Amino acid sequence: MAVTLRDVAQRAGVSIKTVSNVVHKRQYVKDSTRDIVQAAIDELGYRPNLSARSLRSGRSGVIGLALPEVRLPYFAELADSVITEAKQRGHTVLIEQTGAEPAAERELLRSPRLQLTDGLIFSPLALSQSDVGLLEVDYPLVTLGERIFDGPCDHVVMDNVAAARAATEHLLEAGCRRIAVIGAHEGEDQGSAALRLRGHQEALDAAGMPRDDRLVGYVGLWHRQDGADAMRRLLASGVEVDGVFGMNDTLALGALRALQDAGLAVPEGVKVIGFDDLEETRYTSPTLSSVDPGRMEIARTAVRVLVERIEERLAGETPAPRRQYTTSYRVVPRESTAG
Amino acid sequence: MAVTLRDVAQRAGVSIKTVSNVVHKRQYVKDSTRDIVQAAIDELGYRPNLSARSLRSGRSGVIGLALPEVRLPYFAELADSVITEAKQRGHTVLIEQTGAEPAAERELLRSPRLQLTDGLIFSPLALSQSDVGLLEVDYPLVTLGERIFDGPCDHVVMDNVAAARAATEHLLEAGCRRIAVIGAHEGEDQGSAALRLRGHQEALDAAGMPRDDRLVGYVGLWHRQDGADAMRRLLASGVEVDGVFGMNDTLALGALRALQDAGLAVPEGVKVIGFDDLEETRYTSPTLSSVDPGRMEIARTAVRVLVERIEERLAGETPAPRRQYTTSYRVVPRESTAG
DNA sequence: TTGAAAGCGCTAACAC
DNA sequence: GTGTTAGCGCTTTCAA
Repeated sequence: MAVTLRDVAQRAGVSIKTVSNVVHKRQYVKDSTRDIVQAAIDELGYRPNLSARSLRSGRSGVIGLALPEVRLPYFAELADSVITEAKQRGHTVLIEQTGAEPAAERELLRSPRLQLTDGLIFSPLALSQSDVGLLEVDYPLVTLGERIFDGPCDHVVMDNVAAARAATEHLLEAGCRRIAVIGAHEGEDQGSAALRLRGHQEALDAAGMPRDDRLVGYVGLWHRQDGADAMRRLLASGVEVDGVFGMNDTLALGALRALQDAGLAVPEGVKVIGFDDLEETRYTSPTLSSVDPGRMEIARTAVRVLVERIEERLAGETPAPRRQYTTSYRVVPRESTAG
Repeated sequence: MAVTLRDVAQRAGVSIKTVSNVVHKRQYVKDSTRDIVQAAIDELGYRPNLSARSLRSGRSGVIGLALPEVRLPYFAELADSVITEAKQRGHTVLIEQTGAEPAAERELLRSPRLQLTDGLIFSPLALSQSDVGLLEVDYPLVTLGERIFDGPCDHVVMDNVAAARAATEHLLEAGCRRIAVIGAHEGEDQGSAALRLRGHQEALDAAGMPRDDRLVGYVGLWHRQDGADAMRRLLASGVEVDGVFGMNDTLALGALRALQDAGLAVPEGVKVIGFDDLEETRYTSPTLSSVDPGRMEIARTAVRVLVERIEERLAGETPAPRRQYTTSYRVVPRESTAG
């Protein structure tokens, strides 16, 4: 049924090797031979069997991308960037969702499902520093984010502390004095939540402002609902608020909604800034100030580094030392912190 | 380097076949043998080579999902549902982005990149009925959406005309008399835009309301910016509007923003309804009424049908006739059409 | 410049 | 219950 190299060779009256040479556009094929073979390929509609090629050559042209959930806008935009960048480099992307489940994240790394993948870009959300040993795998791996540092693999990360600090500084400059922060994780001292909280507090400290635990909104996840709920609890507690730093845009948008429901005007009464610079922040009402985490740069770096590792491995070279790549960020002021 | 069945067999002192039987949890293996083999598997850290399995068995356990862009919220949510459903059935998902480019969509179907995929779920946005011949492929294929009907493959679709009609009826019931529709494609008589426009017009006709072309907002794409731009043009033209049907939620949210910028109150002055029931419609201000297109049902049906086709094919059965599956929709009233 | 042939790791007849 | 073995389609030495 499927057309194989052999069929093409037979049709063209040449050997398998010659057909293979033509398919791979290698030199050392006489033009006349190439034409004949190409004609046979077209007539028969030959398409290479990638499983066979992959078995033989040890590379499939597929890279894995493991993330919590694609429907979360940040990860959707990240996945888009990774897919686009991978395509650029001749790779396709297979997506694994972990649902931010610790067990799923741990199993993922040993999953046979990744076996036809040349390498993995992994954005953990539940693993912690103590799981660093799990990252010791026998395939190229690039991790993203703030869960694990100094692992045995390349790592692409942004400076969360500095970026969060910049967000809170932006609110301070806009005149806020009672700044709530939404998205903290109770009792956690690592991961994005802890780092962004630290940046927030550094900004307060530097400005000589008191830290007030009543202004810290703790949440379980970073979805819209969590942001709205945390904001409502804060408002219900009666604490005074004139600025809100949402640790990501969905939290900030949930909080924004809760503020408006409570009859508070944004930005007149309360100013709000988020984090991620999602496309939708440009269209909400008011538009949402945010921190652009350099998503494109993260995706581009991760894919580039992974592909380099894949090629290094295939060439049998001694692996270069693992590196950490820090990408840049940028505060994007919009209406929600204006005036 | 990589541990193979042979290595495990050697270590356990049995044959390759027995190891294979254990791996596949087949019967006819003595418990004691199974234990020895399992121990060898664990010790050596054996993981099956999926390329080899795939080459041999003709199935990779991977299904392709081709869509315009995952960063568009509707497709992000669809991808999430497809991945979740596929995982349920033991498959992983490889994503191809077409960018809604006609050339990319056409090439995709013949792309060798799909070769290590067992089948494809394809959501075209640029193909049209005249491309129906391209859908004649030699692998299992399920198409989604409104671009092509009566193709040579299974097709999952919702009743766009009825759903759009329901949306406009909802506005009429809320008292709207001058209803704009945002998202039409100039000169197109097929695809979602044309079908939803027809549903909208049917609702007007049934209510004895005039069709007014000045109330039709034409756009290029269905992004937020397009919705905002179209709404601004409509308002600038001076035409009176008291209701807006956005052909999808992002268009509607863009339009919402433009209305608010123009000082019009929603829902008091103008009521707005979208289409897709994105998660974010529950958190915007005001929350956005929408039409739930049964995304989960679409994903579930598409994956189920595709997997059935894959198995049918593997079993060498005569293919059952191709079918069209129509999923259900539901109007979801929220604040933007209240009152 | 082209051909012959080995073998990547696995599955599934078919033997025993 | 378990072992032997022939390929799946391809890449790649090695020879010619």
